[in-house]
Amino acid sequence: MLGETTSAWISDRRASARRKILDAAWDVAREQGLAALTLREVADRVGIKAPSLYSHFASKHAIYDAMFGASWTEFLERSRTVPLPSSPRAALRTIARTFFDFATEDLARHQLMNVKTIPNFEPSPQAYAASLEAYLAMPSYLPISDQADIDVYTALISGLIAQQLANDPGGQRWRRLIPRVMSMFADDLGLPPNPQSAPESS
Amino acid sequence: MLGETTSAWISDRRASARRKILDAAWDVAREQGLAALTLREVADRVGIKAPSLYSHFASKHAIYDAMFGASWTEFLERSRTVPLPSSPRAALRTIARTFFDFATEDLARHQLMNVKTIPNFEPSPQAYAASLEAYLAMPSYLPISDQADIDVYTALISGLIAQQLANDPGGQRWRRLIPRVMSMFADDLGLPPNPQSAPESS
DNA sequence: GTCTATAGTTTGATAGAC
DNA sequence: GTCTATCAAACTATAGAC
Repeated sequence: MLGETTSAWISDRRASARRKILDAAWDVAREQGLAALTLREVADRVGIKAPSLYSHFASKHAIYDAMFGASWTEFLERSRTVPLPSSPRAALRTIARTFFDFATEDLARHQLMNVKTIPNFEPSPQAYAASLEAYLAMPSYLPISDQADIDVYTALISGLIAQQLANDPGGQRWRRLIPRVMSMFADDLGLPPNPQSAPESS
Repeated sequence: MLGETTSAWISDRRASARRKILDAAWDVAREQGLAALTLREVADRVGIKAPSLYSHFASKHAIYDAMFGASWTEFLERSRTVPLPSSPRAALRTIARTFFDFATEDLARHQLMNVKTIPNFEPSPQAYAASLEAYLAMPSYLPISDQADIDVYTALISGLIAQQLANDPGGQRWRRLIPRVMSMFADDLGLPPNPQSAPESS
């Protein structure tokens, strides 16, 4: 029994050390760009020397991999947290905003999750599984099920995100277009119009 | 007179050498990723030694800069070349396909043009001017002029592009959705429906 | 304009003491 | 698990001969 408790402590300490390293890595990636991340810089921020990182991660790519997996897991958690409006049209809007806000919050994370920025980086099967799970869970939130409809929906959202990040980072120029674009899409789907068209907040 | 001819020759040779270097740089960027480009690799492919590149470009960033400018210039040229259908709905589709095909043709080029992938790379004023010119020229092709309408349009297209590149590179899955998405947008704009709804080719 | 030689960094990663 | 020491390699860029 004592043994189990001790090893639980050890696991906690290890997990906590890993978390500190990953937090530092995120800071560097956000400040200097995802591709500019170096082990020395990360180690400096944690307060250890670069070689000590290898007690926690097998390689630099393993750090990227953990960041990739954590991003998708966090995204999945947030998706589950958001309360879904019962109106289909409102649901489209709410989910779109959830995606949008998550992506535009953090450019470095977005690049790691979605764009092939790092040469030779491929997520491990486990990390990739997290991204797949998030993708497969999506239809269950949506008032649509056709693959083509889903493809249109994801394209609409990722387009708003891409333009916001590229041309008005930190602003609201494309975020404000979400209701219009979603209403356009709802019309295309043939969803019934809203009983009362009072614009909602956020 | 002879002098002028000679200097014209020299300019030609210089321009041709620059072009060879840039072609090699594109090859490397496409094969190994934009961020993986190195001067040695470029020089090897041109058949010269790395330091000789400095006779043609002041730095590695100057090569990126020339690539950036050339991409936008090429894009602008192609935009001008495309014959515009007189029907507004067809024009929306045609221009969307032009953007889409240009972007999905070449991931490395797309990353350089649109996403901040290279740490510390900022285009020079001249190179940036080319991108600005392309952006400002766009509305003149379109049957729309409101800024919000243009923002929606660019978001629709860049979303289709982003999804195609990320989830079906080399495929047609999102390209096939262009007519549907553009029709959706045309309805939203209140454009008159097509007299005959025969689907067009390409 | 191209070369050789090399400076001057920076990088990811390993070995081995403690 | 962290350290020091160091490797081996890669990189951009410069100097100077030809």
